[in-house]
Amino acid sequence: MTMPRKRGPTIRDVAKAAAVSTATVSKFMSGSQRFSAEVEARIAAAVQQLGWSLNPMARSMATGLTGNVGMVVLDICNPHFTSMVKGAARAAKVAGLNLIVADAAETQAPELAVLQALARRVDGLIVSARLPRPMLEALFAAGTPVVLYGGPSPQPNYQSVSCDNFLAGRILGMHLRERGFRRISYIAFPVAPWSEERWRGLQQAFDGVEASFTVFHATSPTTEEGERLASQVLLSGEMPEVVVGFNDLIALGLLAEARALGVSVPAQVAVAGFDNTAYGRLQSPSLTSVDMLSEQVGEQAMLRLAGIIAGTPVDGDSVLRSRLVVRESTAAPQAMV
Amino acid sequence: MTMPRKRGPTIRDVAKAAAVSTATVSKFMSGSQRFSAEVEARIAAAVQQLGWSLNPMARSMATGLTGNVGMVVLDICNPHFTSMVKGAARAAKVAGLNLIVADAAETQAPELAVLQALARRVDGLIVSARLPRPMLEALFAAGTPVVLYGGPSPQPNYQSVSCDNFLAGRILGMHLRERGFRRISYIAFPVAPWSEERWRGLQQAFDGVEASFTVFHATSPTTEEGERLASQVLLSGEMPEVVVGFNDLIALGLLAEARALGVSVPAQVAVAGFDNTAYGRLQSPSLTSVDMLSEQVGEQAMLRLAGIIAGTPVDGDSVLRSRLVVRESTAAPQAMV
DNA sequence: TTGTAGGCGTTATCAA
DNA sequence: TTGATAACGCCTACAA
Repeated sequence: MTMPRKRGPTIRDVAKAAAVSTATVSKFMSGSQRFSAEVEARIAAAVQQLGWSLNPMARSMATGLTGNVGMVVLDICNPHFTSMVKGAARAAKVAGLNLIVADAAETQAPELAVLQALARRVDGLIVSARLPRPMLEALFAAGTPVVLYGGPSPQPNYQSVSCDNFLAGRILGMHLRERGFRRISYIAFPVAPWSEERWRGLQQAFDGVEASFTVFHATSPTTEEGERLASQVLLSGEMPEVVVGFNDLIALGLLAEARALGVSVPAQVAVAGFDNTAYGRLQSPSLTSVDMLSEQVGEQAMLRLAGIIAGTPVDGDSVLRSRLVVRESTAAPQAMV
Repeated sequence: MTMPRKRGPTIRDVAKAAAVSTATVSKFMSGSQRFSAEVEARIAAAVQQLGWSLNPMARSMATGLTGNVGMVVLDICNPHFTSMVKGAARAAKVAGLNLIVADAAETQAPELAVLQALARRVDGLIVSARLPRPMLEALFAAGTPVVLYGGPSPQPNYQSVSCDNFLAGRILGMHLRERGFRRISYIAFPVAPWSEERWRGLQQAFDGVEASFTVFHATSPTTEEGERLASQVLLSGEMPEVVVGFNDLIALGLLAEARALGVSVPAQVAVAGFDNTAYGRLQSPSLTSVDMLSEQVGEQAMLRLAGIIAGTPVDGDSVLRSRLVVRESTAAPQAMV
């Protein structure tokens, strides 16, 4: 039933109308060669009159280049990813590349076929390091330039850009330690390796002092999940002095539900997260968070990708240094005040 | 300097390896025809061995169909748009279409050329009704199937999906009127026609009662702008009884800055917004908002687009009915309590 | 059941 | 300064 699109005028139509060859039109359009004023005028007129514009797909077929780069995000509703996209978009623009975004959320277990199809429509791809191994390998086999985000490359084939997760956990841990917190709960995201990294860093910060840790497991990186876990985290057993969510969304959900449960933050329990999303700052209490430099990660990734595409790759992985943003949600615990 | 991508094996290589013709391979791959078991096995083996996969661009050139649809959003960091994308992605998947998202934010004044290039890489487009007129016309001239979101089509050419903005303003207005608010300030977004619609609806709800209105103008639809305007809105002249932001981001910024200014919400001033974004619910006080059904708008738009592409268009515009979500930020004003 | 050959709209090479 | 023409990789009548 699907009707093919109406096909517009082609370069041949323009050439005929301007009484020149297609080669001339092509060269004129790309600016790669100048012609006599008269010829140029004729071409311009023909283009104008026919309302012709270059077919980028045909062009890509001939040149092997598309001018597009793709970025596949795990969930477009997560501010962390939209910030990354923002950074990547800026860098893409500078590089004269066109960014197209694909959301992998709806297409659970992003099918290999979809990814491959995307891969062949772009000059390069920015994808999560968390992507299933076989997919990364398929991309590599196809020769697609790829830059990974969110963690080191599981294989040495690819470049990656990420924000130091261990360090992030550690600086948050140091802050909490200084403030006198000793009974810590962490909400982890088992499917993401970086969650574990953050957790390790967090614990390491308490080396040498007596501290107790409890871990809870989230099934999705959303505010809803934070809300869902809140009662379990706050009310089962002894209340922790501080709860750290593996990201801000979890922490925001926790904050809201704590309020609903009548648990006061930070008076009774402190809360912190990662990503430093815009909404954490606006909360009351405002949310302490480790800035994972989402936007810069996106920007760096695109920079590297553009480098690969241009044949001037920068090598080695780049690991950004996260930055702690202390706000109200981690004021010193009651006992210390 | 830019190196063309390494070119992989082609259908001809596969045909040769399997000792069949390219036509046979093509038909086998598309499943449009069956062959003898032996031939099929040979093809499958060849495909496997060469690691060949169809080149979607070449296929598109031949068929005139891409299987992709594009959606251009005004700012990917705005939850309203990400929700729309989510809805659209779901519908696209059902329709067997592939959604690619383009962010128009970085590319200020989305250049015509960029849009045209995108248009020719997809089977259809979902774009904002706020897009400059010449662009819409260019798309129309090119015969691109298009569905508009966010408002009625400025010309009768296109279908559109939106959420009734006048109604949205009105139901919020009715709510505020019932609660006894009479001194209303509205933060408008002059560049968007729907902001004006909401404002008209809001005012109309107060027909017949004495009420005073003040309008402020925002330059961007962000929380930062809400924060920036807060002191002006709250502290210049007599404080309004309620401030309505043209969207939730503005309202969230306002909420945060009111707190910073020591203005208590809703005790001293009520606040409301539009879009019912996820973060409004989590605030304290939680934000009253009109749900503009972002996700459904995206879904409907995609449904319609898929219809057009499939040659079974649904006609007429679709206008969804917004829904009021009353929360803490619009508790009755002091005077009434 | 399988193959041949022309076309999709450009670019690029080589001649003129 | 300009033009013919062969790719680019696939699809699809039409033939065999």
